[in-house]
Amino acid sequence: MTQTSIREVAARAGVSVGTVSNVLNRPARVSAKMRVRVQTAIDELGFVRNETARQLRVGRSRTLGLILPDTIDPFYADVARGVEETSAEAGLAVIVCSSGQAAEREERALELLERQQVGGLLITPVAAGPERVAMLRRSGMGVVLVDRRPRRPDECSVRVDYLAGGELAVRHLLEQGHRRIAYVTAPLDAEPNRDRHRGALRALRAAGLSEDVVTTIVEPRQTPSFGARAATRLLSLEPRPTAVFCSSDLLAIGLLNRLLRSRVKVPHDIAIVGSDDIELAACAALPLTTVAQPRAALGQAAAELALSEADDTGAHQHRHLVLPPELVIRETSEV
Amino acid sequence: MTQTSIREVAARAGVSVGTVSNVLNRPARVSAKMRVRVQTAIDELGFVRNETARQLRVGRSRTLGLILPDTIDPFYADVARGVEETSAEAGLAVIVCSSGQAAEREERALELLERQQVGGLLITPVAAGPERVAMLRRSGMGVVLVDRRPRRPDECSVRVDYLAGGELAVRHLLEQGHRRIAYVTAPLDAEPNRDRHRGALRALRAAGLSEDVVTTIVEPRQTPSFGARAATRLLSLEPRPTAVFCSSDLLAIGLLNRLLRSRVKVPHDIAIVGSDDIELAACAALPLTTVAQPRAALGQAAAELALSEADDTGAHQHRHLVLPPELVIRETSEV
DNA sequence: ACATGATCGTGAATCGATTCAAGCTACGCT
DNA sequence: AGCGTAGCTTGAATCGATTCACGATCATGT
Repeated sequence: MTQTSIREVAARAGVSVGTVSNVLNRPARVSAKMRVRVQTAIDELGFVRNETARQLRVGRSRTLGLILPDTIDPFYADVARGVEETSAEAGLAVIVCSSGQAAEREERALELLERQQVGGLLITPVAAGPERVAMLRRSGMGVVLVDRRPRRPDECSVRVDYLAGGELAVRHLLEQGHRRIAYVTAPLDAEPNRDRHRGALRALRAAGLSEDVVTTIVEPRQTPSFGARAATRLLSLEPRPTAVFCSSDLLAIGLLNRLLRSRVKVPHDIAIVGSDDIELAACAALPLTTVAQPRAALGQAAAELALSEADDTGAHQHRHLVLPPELVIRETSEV
Repeated sequence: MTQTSIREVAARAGVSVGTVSNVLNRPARVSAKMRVRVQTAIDELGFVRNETARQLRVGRSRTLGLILPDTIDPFYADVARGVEETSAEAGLAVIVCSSGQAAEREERALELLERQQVGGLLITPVAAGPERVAMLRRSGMGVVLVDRRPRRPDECSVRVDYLAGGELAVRHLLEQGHRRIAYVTAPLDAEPNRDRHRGALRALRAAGLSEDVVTTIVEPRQTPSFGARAATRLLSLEPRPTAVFCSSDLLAIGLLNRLLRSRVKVPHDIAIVGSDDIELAACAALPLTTVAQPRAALGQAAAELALSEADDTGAHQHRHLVLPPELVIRETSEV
């Protein structure tokens, strides 16, 4: 209720409000004497700057909006953590929203963030088209696409080279001699899953093999339960694949556990490669071979881009970052 | 840049700004004719209310602050999701901060939220004492302790009855005939871990057994890797326990996997009970018996309490919610 | 026809920080 | 001493929505 204002600080220090504001925002403009006098008053009163008023005046808020499909998936949780930590260091607040893959929830989140006048928006869009995003940018916020490729040259973006990821995984399996490979994935309308598939095909081409080598099994979501379901579907395939590449570690772990329970020998009967390298991968029932994604770096880079786009007084060059994945070979893929 | 303001809407509709504001906030106060006229103008201009200005005027923001120790742990991720979904329905923004168990980061987050003038604060405190919290409340924000018991009667709180949880788990193990039980936990300075321990002892007393039955193994954090480490410590114990109760499923799963790799028969040689019932528990290498926590409900209830505390114009009665856990018996505990 | 209310709409004041043109000092130089 | 200037400080205007005392309008009853 009783928020001490800059005015009270000014009174206490015997200076004008303008000077207090200068101490806060451009200390160089103020003489050393004033600076300590004001600082003392601030400390004595326990003054905390009202960010709301500042935002109203400068028209842009020291806040980032983050819209992710899902915050339970450890992949996105890590991205969020990267964003949050980078922002916290810069003293920025992060408003986190999850769209749950639903267009309507996504739109609601966008409106919320628009009302809140966030300075930057980090989004993994599910339905929001480039026009919608451009609208937001026009209203003053920097926009960065996260984990999706840009749809227009003026959209900033940070993503992982999933194409390379898919290629890495499948090449590795081919090198182990596998010639019947299943690709277990969440729906292919999500770009990363499509890219991994294309990467897989590229690996086949490079090896001079037919596309038939890879069979795609689509599950609705990337959870261990659906991984388990994929395992039973896999086992009913004729002829049965000898290797599986999963679009997420959570899928891979669910699948691995179900296979083990069905007395399938991993990796002897069926080899597995996951994606993401979540912490659990290393200490799964069998340490999981996986394509590591630099996901904290993804969040961090996204936050930095948004910050630069917001800070810049005009001349901001849009950038597209593509981070490389890395194959981590453990025990589910090498006999 | 070009934010349409209420003033432009007023001009377009040929009414005063006061009327537009009334349409937005107390439609009942305005005649039907005005209401549609204003609404039309709003739609035509694509007006989005500037929440910042509103906040400045009313002194309280339509925003909740959430400070959790960690957003990677699926337990807290689910709590956060509960908070976020409940808030989104009410049109509130949620600023998420993680303290990473560090006093300094927690304090930084508190100051951030104070500057942002959030209307409510949901916090699982690591170092912030009741006085600090009372300070914040005095400055106008509703405060709800999450997953911690209140330290003063005027703090709202929502938590799980971990005492009952510990008791449930250990009673179950005792009923299975176990007489040497290990409690694998993150440090006991976290209240839930201490409570589970006390619950375990209560189960022993109820069965007329000595406290020696339970040996406590403390690991620094609740991750599968530390679960694996706990497994090796467990195996070196003499005499070796025949059952383990873990303070988190992540610990339990790491432990389970390591035991299986060491050719220990679970549950025959060692039984395991986890805590939380994360999704992975059901499809672990062996479906995990665990004490389910109503964690989304926790987040939901916390958000609702904070909302009510913020909404209320004075008369708000502080409430303490205690949610019951539930034992989910799967395959790691029954032969 | 007039008084009495009730119902609506108006617009100026307000929230707190920022900004910038203008004013003030003090110092150096001639 | 006089003048110019660099360096500080000041305070009023401003951002956009809300609020509330006041004024306008209209219906009803006598």
